Amino acid sequence: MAKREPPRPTNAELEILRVLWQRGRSTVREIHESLRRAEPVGYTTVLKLLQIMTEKRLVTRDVSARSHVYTAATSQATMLRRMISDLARRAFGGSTVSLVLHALATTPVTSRELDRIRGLLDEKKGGKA
Amino acid sequence: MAKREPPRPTNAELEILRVLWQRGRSTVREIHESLRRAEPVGYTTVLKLLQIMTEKRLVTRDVSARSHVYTAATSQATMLRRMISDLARRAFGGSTVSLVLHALATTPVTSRELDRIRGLLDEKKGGKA
DNA sequence: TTGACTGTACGAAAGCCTTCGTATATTGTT
DNA sequence: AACAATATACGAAGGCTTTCGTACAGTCAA
Repeated sequence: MAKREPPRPTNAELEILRVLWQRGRSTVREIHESLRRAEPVGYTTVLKLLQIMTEKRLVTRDVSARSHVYTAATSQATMLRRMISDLARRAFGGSTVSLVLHALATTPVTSRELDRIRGLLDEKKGGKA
Repeated sequence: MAKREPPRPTNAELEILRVLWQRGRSTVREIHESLRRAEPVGYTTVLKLLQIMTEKRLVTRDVSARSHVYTAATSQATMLRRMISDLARRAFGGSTVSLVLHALATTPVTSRELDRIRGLLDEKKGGKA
């Protein structure tokens, strides 16, 4: 019934997803040109990755034109949530909230950032279940 | 001069690190027995991983006894901080704080957890630079 | 001393990730 | 029509991760 959710993206896949999240629907050529990496990567490498990502359902592909058009199958927010929860589980068997606490506890945070976080917390309190 | 910091641990390595963080100094046998995985893993697999992790400087090894004794080279808190910052950079080129905001924004959080986070923020405000 | 037990070392297989080269088809220009 | 440019498909190499089998050394009890 329910569609299987796609696997966590690998590093190279993540770089492509970032381009798609930023640009929206893109062709291989557009993605290839947007990818400015320390180590440049060949056109067919990007193509191959996109073919694999299509199989894994990380992206969807519109084949109606000669140049296929790719779209990220999962929104950036959803994928981030998934990856964070994945990290929390793998790294210490904990919840996302625990991970947030760990991260905050040992990271320098400016007052401005503190305020932003507080603001977010207040919103959540308002809308909580 | 400065020691190179060890690389991010792979999945199997992370499972071993979690045992070491929990138990402290341990022999291969102790680690092997503590690792209760869905798929059980052989003794020599754990041994081999620890040898590799020693090379990578993820663990240190005390060879003075016949059964070598291993210790995590990096504290859990430090490693978590590293992995979180790594994820933030890889997944959206952002800071740890941005990642925290993303995570909080889309994750259900209980009132009790909200209070814990607020408490932590207050402490940070007190001790901030 | 001999044999069972427990330990480390290490080679190698299997699988995945990433990369690219090459084959082939389509489009557009002269 | 012929050629250059541009597209997809795909095989395969090289590297890393994970797994285990096997070899070999030290320990201990009978």
